[in-house]
Amino acid sequence: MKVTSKQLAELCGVTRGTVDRALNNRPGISQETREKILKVAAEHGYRPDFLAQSLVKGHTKTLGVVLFDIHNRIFSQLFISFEAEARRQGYFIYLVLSSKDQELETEYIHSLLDRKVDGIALSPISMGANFEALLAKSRVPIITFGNRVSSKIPYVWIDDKNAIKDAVHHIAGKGYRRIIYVSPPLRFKGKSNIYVPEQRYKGFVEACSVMPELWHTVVSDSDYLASVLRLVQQSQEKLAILCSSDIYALDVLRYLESHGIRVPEQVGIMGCDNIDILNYVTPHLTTIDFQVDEIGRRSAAMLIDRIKGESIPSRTHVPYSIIDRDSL
Amino acid sequence: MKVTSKQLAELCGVTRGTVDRALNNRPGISQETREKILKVAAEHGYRPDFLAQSLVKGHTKTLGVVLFDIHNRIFSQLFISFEAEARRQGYFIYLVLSSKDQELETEYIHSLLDRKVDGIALSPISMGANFEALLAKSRVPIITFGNRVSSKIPYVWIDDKNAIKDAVHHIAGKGYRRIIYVSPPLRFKGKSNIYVPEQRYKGFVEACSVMPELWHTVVSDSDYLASVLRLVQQSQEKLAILCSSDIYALDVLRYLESHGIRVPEQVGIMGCDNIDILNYVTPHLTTIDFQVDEIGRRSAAMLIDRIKGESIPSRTHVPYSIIDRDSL
DNA sequence: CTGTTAGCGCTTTCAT
DNA sequence: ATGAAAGCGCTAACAG
Repeated sequence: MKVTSKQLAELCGVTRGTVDRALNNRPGISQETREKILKVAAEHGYRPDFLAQSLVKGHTKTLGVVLFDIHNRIFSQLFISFEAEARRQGYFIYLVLSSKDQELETEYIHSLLDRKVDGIALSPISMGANFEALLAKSRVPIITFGNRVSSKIPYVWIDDKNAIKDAVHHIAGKGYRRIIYVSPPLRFKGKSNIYVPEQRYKGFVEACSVMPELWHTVVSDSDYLASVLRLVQQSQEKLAILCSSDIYALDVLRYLESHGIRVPEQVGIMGCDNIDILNYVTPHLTTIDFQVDEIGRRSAAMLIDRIKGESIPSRTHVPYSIIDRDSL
Repeated sequence: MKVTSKQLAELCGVTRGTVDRALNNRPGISQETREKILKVAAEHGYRPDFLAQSLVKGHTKTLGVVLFDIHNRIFSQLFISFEAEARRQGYFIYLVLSSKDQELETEYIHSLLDRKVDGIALSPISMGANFEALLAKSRVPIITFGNRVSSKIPYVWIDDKNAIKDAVHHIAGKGYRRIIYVSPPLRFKGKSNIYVPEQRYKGFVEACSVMPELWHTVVSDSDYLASVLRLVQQSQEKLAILCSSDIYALDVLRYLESHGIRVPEQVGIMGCDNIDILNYVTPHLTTIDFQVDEIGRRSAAMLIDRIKGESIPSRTHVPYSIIDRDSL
């Protein structure tokens, strides 16, 4: 079945150059021979060899996507819209999962480069000078989301700091005067890329700093569930618990409820991300929604624009909004 | 930075053949020249061009994965283990999403073939003679999961029919004498590939056929929530609702509860798939768990075995088990 | 041991 | 309008 352009040439009694002109309808060929070649090609189900084409053309119409986490629904949702946009523009995607392993991430990036991808979209777990150097010398356009690397590498996400700030104000606006912020450990700072959790943390701290009447504390140890419970039990006044992500919020929610504490009657909880499983959880969690589809679509579109030689902004913020539901 | 083997040859004053021998440490070269070439290669950060290699070797170390649905957690979980196994064996993956669009599915398969993937793993939404012919003439190994195409195409999944049979017996064993089965519409039979829902449905029917004392009915209309509610309200006796998937079960659960019906006090619900979000839902849903990681891992492993020329079974069933929790 | 040659399948420039 | 030839970067068969 598989027939090459060379064979087509023989079949038609012409040369491969002519076949090429017909196939990619380029000038310099008579209507007659063109039609004949096209006909023979169709009869034999000719399909060009993509590898050979790529080798000579110097591009592969392929994007590499490196994700550190796909268990997190955010990233699978993001991938769906990314893939759709890429396909619309004729690109295929190598999807690789770094699983938060920095060595693996680096290895994957090298392999993608070996495979001559036209661009890379990346939720990085690495950071620092070495990593930046690796990306810089890669010579292909790169875009990031879910963690920022540096101002040199375009980044598409939400404004996490302001989102959390808004959340704090939202909570204060509800009358709460005591607030706990639950965050992943930040001690990996400098070792691993934790840009997003850091920004969110900063947002919390900054918001609180302008509201001295608001008592606040941060929980980020590995045994955070027990810590939160203790704080809740010891508090004289009703607490609000703001979590840096819905996953944390859900875990806290479950844990507190299993210890007989009712939400939102005895304590308020708020998450961030608006992951789709919230629909199935009661009480409905108050959270921050951001258009993750939009992040996927735009990062694909911008990466491709960059590949085409256009320049793209170093930072793109997608809108977010607070979804006020029943847990606060 | 990018240096080719030809350039290395010049730099070392040898020919590309020799460079090749050094790089792929093959016999027929002196230790001395080998070391020299390797050293120069390292200094210049030489990396072989994967496209060129693929073109000449005739394989790409790439697998195509076609998924019709990645919103369903099952498939993202499956992908994670598939990708891990593939990577372990040096394969990269093109991930494409058909979104249950048959034309798109076909187009994607063609493109993957053009790109010379070594094998394809597929959760098919198409079926029938034309589709089988397409797969047959593709000339690359194919494996399926999440819907079966035919006995010619290896299939890795659970034994859905027996799983649902077991579920029915489990429910009967709990003392229920009335049971509703909630299924997606089966009217697309013949048009679209609905192998799995069909098998599950058959399992339900077969199980009930040997238990005449068990009153049963099937709900599969588009307004199934209202239908289920009506049945529940009209029933004199406590009903069990068996759903063909956890997603349905969750929707039914929410809907009934929003209409003041308590689970499991007034009605029992059971799902299937054990998707990970069940951890966050109360009451804890009784369901059927199957090792989806194992499906991912084994389908990758088997596909690669097949690529290597080994023969693989036409059907592989992965274990399942009933998870008895609080909703029944 | 090393060099030479041919070729994977396609595109592209330069003649004719 | 068509043919001839070179080349993308690598591998492989055959000489020497």
